[in-house]
Amino acid sequence: MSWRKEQRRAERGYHHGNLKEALLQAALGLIAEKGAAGFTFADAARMAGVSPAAPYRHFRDRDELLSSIAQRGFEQFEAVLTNAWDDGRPDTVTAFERVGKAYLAFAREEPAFYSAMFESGLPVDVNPTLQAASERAFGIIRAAAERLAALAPPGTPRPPAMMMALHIWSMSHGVASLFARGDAARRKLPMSAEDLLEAEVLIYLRGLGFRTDRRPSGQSEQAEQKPPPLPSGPWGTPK
Amino acid sequence: MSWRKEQRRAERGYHHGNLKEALLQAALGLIAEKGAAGFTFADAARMAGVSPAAPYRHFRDRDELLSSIAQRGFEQFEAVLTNAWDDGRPDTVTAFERVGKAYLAFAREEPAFYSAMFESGLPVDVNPTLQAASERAFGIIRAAAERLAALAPPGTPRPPAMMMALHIWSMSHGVASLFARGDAARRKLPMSAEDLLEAEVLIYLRGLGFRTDRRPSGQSEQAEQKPPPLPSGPWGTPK
DNA sequence: CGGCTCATGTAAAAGCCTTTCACATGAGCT
DNA sequence: AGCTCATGTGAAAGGCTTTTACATGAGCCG
Repeated sequence: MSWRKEQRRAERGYHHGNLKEALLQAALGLIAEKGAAGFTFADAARMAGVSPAAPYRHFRDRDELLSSIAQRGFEQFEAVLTNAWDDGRPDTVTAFERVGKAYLAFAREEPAFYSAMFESGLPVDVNPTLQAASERAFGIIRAAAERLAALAPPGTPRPPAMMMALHIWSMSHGVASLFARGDAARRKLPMSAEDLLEAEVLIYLRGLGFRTDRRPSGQSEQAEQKPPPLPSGPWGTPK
Repeated sequence: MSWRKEQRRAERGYHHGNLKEALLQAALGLIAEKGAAGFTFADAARMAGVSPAAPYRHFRDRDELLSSIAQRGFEQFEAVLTNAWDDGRPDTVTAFERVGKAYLAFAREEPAFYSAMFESGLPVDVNPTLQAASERAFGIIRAAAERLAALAPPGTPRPPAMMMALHIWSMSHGVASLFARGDAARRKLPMSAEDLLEAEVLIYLRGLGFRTDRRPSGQSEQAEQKPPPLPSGPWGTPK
């Protein structure tokens, strides 16, 4: 039925048919492979089977393509974090942990997006659309922190949610940058980046007075508000 | 006396006299200004007043120059951290905090070095010299963590020093990358990157059972081992 | 001093990239 | 069928990187 049409597209007449998308995909592959710095406009064009000038019909310049990718990246990132947060189910702390893991997973599984978003040196603050997308993604972390802050143990000063969010963000970002990307991932560690981050967040939450041992499902969220637990490590028992 | 000689150098005979150093300095300036990605071998040569081919007498290629800068950067970084740590004086927690601050200060005050070290995408693990320098710098954090771990409150499982070091590193790096560099620094925050990191580390240490209020000088280090304090925030009193 | 030699520069050229501009094509609409 | 405009092409200008053959002169030696 339509294979005819698709076929013609594939055999590329004078017009490509879907060059913009093809360029984005090509760029994603190239960035994943050679990093945001190594990626080349001309390479993407070649990969899409068009002349080096063709991409300029769809992107003002190389940076705009990069921005488009970062944009999509932030959108996917937001989606991934939203999923991981799952509105705080089954319990706030568990969901919070899952968000941290999702951060790492994204860095690992979408190196091209991650690169464009955080390692390409694009001035995010200069592009309002991009900045908005970035802020929406951070918004998930912030919302999660908000919920967590609301559960702060009674009798203790309530930690500012914004601060918690920034702390969690910096931990996740730090671990991702240092231990889950590029050659840094090859650094030999005593534990996986995931476990490292999990322990870090748990210790941090304990520092805020949260009890961080998971409560059996079915128990009420109130149970999370009991007084701080006896100190016992989230890093397993020392040998 | 010697201005004559210097003058001759400046007036550039056929030979530059100190091109290698001049190139490193030029590169440092360029990287600080335009980022590691924007820096150009040719630009550095121009700035030093030599032909574009001259730098190849001193560096195999652009990457080797970048590596040299990263190398120096790690060395300075190590020195800065060593100073900040000051062998744990006047007390371990205070000194520990100072190391975190030094991390941020370095990111801010030496953007070119920081860029070359962490944002240039150089494969650190491929250059043994560079890797060694990087590990020496991290060694300072690790040594500090070691000392801190040894002071862990009795009765609690002792946290692995290596893990603590990695945690502190990731926090510092995360805050530095997100909030103390480039346009990220322009993000409007409820507090300075320094305060953010300080609070983060203090909460973390409290999560490990440390009492994090500073003890008056003169008191013995043993005092740090008292049972965990009543929860009271390192972020000031909520309004 | 006269000459040698080698490190250090230069010029030129090849190859690649970016970006622009005039021109070609053909998809979709009338 | 004919028009028109979005989308591609080719060619060219201007940079950067890296290599190669050649030039210079600083330091050393007799």
